[in-house]
Amino acid sequence: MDDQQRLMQIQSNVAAMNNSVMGQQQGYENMQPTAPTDPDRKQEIGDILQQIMTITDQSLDEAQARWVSGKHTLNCHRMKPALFSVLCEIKEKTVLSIRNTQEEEPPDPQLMRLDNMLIAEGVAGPEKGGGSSAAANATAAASGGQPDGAIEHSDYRAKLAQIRQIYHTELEKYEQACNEFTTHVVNLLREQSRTRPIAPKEIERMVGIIRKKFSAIEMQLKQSTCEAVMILRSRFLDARRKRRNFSKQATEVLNEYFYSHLSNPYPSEEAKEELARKCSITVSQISNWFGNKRIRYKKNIGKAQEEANMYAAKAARAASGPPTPHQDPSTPQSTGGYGIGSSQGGMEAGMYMNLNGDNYQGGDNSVNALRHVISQSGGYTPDSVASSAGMFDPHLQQMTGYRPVVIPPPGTGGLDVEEDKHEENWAGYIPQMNQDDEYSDSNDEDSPNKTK
DNA sequence: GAAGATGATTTTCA
DNA sequence: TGAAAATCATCTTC
Repeated sequence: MDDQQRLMQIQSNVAAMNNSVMGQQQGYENMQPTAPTDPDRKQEIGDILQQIMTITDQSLDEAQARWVSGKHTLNCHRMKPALFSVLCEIKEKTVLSIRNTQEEEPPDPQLMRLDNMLIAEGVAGPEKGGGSSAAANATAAASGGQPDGAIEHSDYRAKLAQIRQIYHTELEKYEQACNEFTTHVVNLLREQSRTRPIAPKEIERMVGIIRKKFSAIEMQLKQSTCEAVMILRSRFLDARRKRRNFSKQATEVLNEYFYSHLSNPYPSEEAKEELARKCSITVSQISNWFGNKRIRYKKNIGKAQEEANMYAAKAARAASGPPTPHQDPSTPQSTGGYGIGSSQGGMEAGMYMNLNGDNYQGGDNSVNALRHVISQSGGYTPDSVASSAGMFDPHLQQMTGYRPVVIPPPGTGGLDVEEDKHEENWAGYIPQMNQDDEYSDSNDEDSPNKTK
């Protein structure tokens, strides 16, 4: 469609509109000093339209320049009130559809999720110790409450703080831009309301649209921030998996406890704490270690027996006094450090002392002590874990007065160790001595040392 | 680099 | 909820 045709179409539309305007114009007639005749009016409208067409062909800058200069002329034009009235009428009709679209939308669940996550991670919301509380929580969870892995911790905190800062800077920028743009648009609309009917509701709606657009951008920012936090978190948690073996000393301490409590290797919370303190590891690591140890002990009882012998021998050596030149100086001298003063451990630690003090006179030689323990245990026969630790020798009992842990057959009740819910479960794996055989030799083949 | 050891995590169960 | 069992992932040793 060329300009000429467009012009003709507009003219015919305006002519039709004009007829309706004429009816309303009666009210304005007093404002018009002279009512122009029909041909004159048509000519005038034609001129206006011609001007409009010219404007449409202009660049924005040109149009604006003309607009500024011509605004006053337009406002003072005698046709303005009539045209304004028509526009008001049209507006009235269209505003209905606007109202329909102005329904309040419920908050976006996705946005709520993101907000909640950012608050939980300490990125959004009030600053909780520099956004480090989440980091602290994560670290505490990772380390079982011990402040180990401090490097990772501070790294995590630093990175999280960085994310938080970027997030807030960007958010501030977006909010500022949003406010500036909204103000600009509102001013523009108010300005335009002088030449076309703009209801306050419409301005509100426009503001709403702008805010919605900006909140979509904000959502992207929140999403990116969440992703960054998740990546940081996963890296941090992955690093947690990088384990380190416990120190030799810690392993010694744990093994000593385990084999000296073989009848019930379930340390109480207090004992765990004590062990944790001694080994410089966490309570949960202690729990892990004992869980693994029990399982692996059951699975490989043969090796466990050797280990039990070894620790029994060590205990014997330690109890027999300071190392002689023949003794291995590297061997730790600790025995049942936890037990002394505690119910089970004290008894069993005492047992080692009795074993050496009473039954092994002059036995300050480690090799002899070891031989003695092994001989007491009846060697490394697979069925004699009890003896392997030198713990259940009836002759020893007689001589020392020490009464070893006796696990009665299920149902007979009574244990020397603290009764607990594990005894039945573990009983099948611990060195057992039938009470009828109390004074029989530990390497007696009838000895019902039960292994799985 | 393979194999075994070992600490941590996950799943299952009582 | 804690422990057993299975499994994973890393470390250590050869």
